[in-house]
Amino acid sequence: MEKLTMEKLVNICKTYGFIFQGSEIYGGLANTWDYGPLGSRLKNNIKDAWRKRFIQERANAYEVDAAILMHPRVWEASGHVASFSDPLIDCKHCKVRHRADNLINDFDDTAHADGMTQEEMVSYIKEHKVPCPNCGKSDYTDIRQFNLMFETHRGVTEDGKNKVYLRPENAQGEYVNFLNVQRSMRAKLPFSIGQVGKAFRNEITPGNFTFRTIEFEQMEYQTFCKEGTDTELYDYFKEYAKKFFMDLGIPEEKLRYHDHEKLAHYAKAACDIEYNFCFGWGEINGTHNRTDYDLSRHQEYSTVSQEYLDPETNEKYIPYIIESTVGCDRLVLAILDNAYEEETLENGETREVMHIPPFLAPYKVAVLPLNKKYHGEVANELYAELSRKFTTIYDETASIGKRYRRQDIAGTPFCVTVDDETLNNNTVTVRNRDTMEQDVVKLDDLESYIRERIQF
RNA sequence: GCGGGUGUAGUUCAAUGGUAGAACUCCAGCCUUCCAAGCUGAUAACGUGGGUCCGAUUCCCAUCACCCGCUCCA
Repeated sequence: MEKLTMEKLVNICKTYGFIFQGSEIYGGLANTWDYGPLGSRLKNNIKDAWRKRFIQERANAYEVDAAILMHPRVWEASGHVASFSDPLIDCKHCKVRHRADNLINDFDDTAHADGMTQEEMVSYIKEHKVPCPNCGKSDYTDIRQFNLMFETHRGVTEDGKNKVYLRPENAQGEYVNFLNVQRSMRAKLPFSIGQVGKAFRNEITPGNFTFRTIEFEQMEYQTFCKEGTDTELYDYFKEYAKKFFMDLGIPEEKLRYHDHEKLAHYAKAACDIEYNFCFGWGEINGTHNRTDYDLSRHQEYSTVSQEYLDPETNEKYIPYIIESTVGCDRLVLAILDNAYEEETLENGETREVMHIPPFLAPYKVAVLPLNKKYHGEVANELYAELSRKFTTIYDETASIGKRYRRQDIAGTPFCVTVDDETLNNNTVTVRNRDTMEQDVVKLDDLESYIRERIQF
């Protein structure tokens, strides 16, 4: 079997309607992608699967859908305003980029670059002829602020006072609603708030198809707990997320844990789950122990108490938070990467097939008249009927074998073929995408036949 | 953002300083009663903007996008 390349996957995604390049007719916009008819259904099915495992099937778990635009102070409290914008400076000689503050601190750790303005840093570097760690010269560009948060303005005037940010992570939407959810749902610790939604980061980085984009969707899950129970929950969610991926058909050998050594400003512990993409290992989930950092900061910045009154002990405390975030677009990519197979058949021919788990498949069933002249009318009626139950597609063009192959690469698990037996005996032939085997099924039993095979 | 490479139908590839040819795909028709059959026909492209030139898809510049490597990545 030929190895899957990213180029090939991009091609398949475009050809069959999974994913298109963003703004393609204008030459594209870097690192944006549009989900097509198949891709958007796949993505929605993945989100639904996540909701089932993380919200529906777990006690004390609630979903929110918070605004993308939040009060600017949220991002000061979260630390993003401070740590998401780096003063960057390029060495003109060797073209290596540095962070200006690090450059100064490494040169003289008593200089306190953190307290300097941009201009002060520039003049300090010039005065002291701070050498480039790479080439030793001291010839730099000006400092450029690189803010990873997208900015926009509310109101009709564009001035600093009206600046708002597109959220760079969803988590703050869960945190600022911690007490709202707790009160309205009468929730007791530990409980969880989940959210599926988009986040935005103004990164210059190119990134392996949809793996790294400037606009991306996250499936976030924050569990609020008492300090002391956090470590156990952290370990629990590492396994829970991995189990989730395996339930989506990803084999265990394609998954691994990757513990973080360099921790984010909020985290006590962090661990990724990585999937072995065709381009290498890449993060699809992150589990973080965020301690009481976020809620403490919000309490400080908003001056609204974020304490929880424990009804069992009458203690008041700010909960710890265990975060388990799944990158939605990355998971879609992993599912596609894992599903693709170029299979060699017994007769020596090859077929391309997407072994997408049936419950995630964009179309559950395709209705195909064996011959459109004789079976087209009945097939159309069956299509209309099945459409009310499942995502269904109809195809009467070209030979039956070709139509099976089309559904193979689209990931449709079941092809229902209307033939003479349908007209005479009310049975259809159901062809299975993965096994290529055929079952003869009574029309009356068709719905339950399909339904029991697409369970999650 | 830096260095290198690449931009021609939906895809994969040709050719050319005088506006482009094919295969596959797709669509229509004929044929065909279960795994990419065949025949006929049709649609469809020089990434964008400048410049040089009588004339640019071809040469030059810029830009945008993609690929590889760096950089970055809470």
